[in-house]
Amino acid sequence: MNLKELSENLGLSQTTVSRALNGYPEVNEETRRRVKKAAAQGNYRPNVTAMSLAKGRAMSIAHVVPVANRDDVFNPIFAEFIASASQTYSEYGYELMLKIAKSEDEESTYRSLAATRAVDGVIMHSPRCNDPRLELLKDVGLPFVVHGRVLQGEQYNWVDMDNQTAFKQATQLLIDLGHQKIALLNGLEFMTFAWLRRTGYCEALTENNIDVDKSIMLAAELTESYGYTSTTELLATDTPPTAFLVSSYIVALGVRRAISHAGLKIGKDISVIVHDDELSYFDNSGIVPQFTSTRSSVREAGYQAAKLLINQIDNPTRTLSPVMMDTQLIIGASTGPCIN
Amino acid sequence: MNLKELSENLGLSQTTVSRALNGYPEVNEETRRRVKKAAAQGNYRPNVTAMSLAKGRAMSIAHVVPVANRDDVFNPIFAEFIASASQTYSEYGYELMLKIAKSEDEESTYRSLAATRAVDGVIMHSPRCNDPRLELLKDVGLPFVVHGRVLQGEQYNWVDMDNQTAFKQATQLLIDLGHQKIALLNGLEFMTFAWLRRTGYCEALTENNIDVDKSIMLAAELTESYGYTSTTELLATDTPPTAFLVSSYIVALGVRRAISHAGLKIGKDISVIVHDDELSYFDNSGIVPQFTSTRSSVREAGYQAAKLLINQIDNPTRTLSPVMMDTQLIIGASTGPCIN
DNA sequence: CGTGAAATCCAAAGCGCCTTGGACAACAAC
DNA sequence: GTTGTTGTCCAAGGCGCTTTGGATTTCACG
Repeated sequence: MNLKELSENLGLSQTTVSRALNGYPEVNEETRRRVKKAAAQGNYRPNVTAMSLAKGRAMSIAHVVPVANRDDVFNPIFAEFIASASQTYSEYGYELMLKIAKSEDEESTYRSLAATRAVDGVIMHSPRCNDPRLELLKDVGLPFVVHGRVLQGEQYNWVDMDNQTAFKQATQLLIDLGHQKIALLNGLEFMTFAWLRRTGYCEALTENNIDVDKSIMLAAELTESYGYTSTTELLATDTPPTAFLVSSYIVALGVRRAISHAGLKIGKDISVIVHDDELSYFDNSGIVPQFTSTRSSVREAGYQAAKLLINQIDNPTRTLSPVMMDTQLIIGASTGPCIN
Repeated sequence: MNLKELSENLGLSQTTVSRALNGYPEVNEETRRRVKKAAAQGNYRPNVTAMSLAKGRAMSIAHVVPVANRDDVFNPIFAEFIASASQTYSEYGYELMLKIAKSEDEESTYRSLAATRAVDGVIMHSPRCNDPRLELLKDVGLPFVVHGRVLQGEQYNWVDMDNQTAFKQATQLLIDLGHQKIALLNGLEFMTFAWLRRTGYCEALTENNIDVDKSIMLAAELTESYGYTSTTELLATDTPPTAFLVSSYIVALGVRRAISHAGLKIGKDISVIVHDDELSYFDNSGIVPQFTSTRSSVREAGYQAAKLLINQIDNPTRTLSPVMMDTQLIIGASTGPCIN
């Protein structure tokens, strides 16, 4: 059932039927009722492709997630962010298109998305400190929002948390508890979030006259075994760290495993602070959460990013309103005074 | 730059330009070269919406993931499955549309997808034992593939692993190790995968004349805290289980935490077997993996499902070729003889 | 009763592509 | 020289919807 058939059945023009269904005023209310009824009965739904073509809007938004290769880690943080964004798009009549692009293909992916008019906007994931994609996206003229930030470059819309302050505060907390040797298990530091976290960590150390010790600052892809392996190694050194600051909950699970393996008690022998994105399947809530954490909801971020992008699309006048998510430092059971 | 402009620039008809670019034979090779060159220089890319409308194909596939409510757990297994499928679609020129639908909205989501011709096919997630969506999907006439299986109903294409055999074997392994009291931490058992796992588990027990004890068979959403809480409770009973069979790696992390908290050693005091989907950020490989596991790659499943669906779309003659993924029982460090 | 405004409705022209049904020229075969 | 055949190309008609620019009727008002 298409518009033509429906209008023929009703003895009306396509114009009138279209207007009736889309709420335009120049149609008699009685007629509108008739049309709506017939549409419902005939199970008529406009063909979205035709609608898109006519309106010049794809009604679709792409999330482009870079990966190193086909079997690369698909960051579960993104999954939750994207799931949340998806639900938001639905509420506003947009669809979410998911593109996983090998880094080498990413430029052509963006260009193609723009040139083929496949989407009305994109969300860029995994921004780097100095990211060429920023320039690229402005170049191709596609509305976009960055999940995170780029350090250099012009103005653009982004949704991010204050990574630097969060990790500075977390480090300060550990220092206040008497810890001097604090390991940092970070993500890859060409990515902005990791770079900023490192910066915050270093700032706190420096302000407290603690030497920055590169041998206990690690950076890698955020996996459980990274947490386990690196913690095990660090704990085996002559003067092991008494505290760990960890960039991801998943990594922290590995840290906890290593601590436990070493026969130590987390929160007692070794303190751990983790960044908690509030992933739905890792519950770190309660009056005394398992982990002391810097906490910021990635679902909320997904929601905010989606809304921001839709706004930008619907209202293309150069409005910049980046969103800084609030982040909390939550005391849990994984930290305690330094016992050395 | 659109087809019209490009053809005007070249002094050719749209027909010829279109044919030249799409590899049709009725165009002079010299002309084709000219056209391709001009297209490349002018950065011409056909508008996908127009193309879809003309060809009657959306070139897009939806993944519909049901959730209970907005903040429901977004199963990370699905994330990896979908990521893998997405890459496969790209290779075949399809796009992936992600739809997260509250259960109550799911029917209308499917109907809408079909009626608006938004996609050429769908992947259905989280099948239940007796699932009305199967009927629905046949009804709306959209090509589809199920990620998992439905127990009742007609023929359809699916990609699944042999949950029943896998869990039967795993249970048998534990029994062979001397365990008699084996707890099952399962997913919600109205879902087929969980039901079949339970069935396999029960089968093994029965065949070995071990009573099925419902007090140690749990079913819930697969979160870390579910693993922790239930294990802690079970271990605190008078005659605690000596082994745990666990439906998800994430739950197993909670189980491990509980065991460790109780001052016990995993693989020594308590045996654990987990189903391992080979999530990219949980490494359970190596000669002696951390966990003994039933292993099956969810990425591979995503790949297979995508290919199967594309085949079905491109070749709509009623071809059924469901895929049973192979599953291995891998011995790791989390199991050992019963010491009671 | 004439007139302008308001209320309703429609024909037709896009949106940008693909595809059908020729047209035309060049060439070979009879 | 006529008739096919082959190679190249084009005009025009969709795909299914939105939107522009009227046309027609109704009605209030002077």
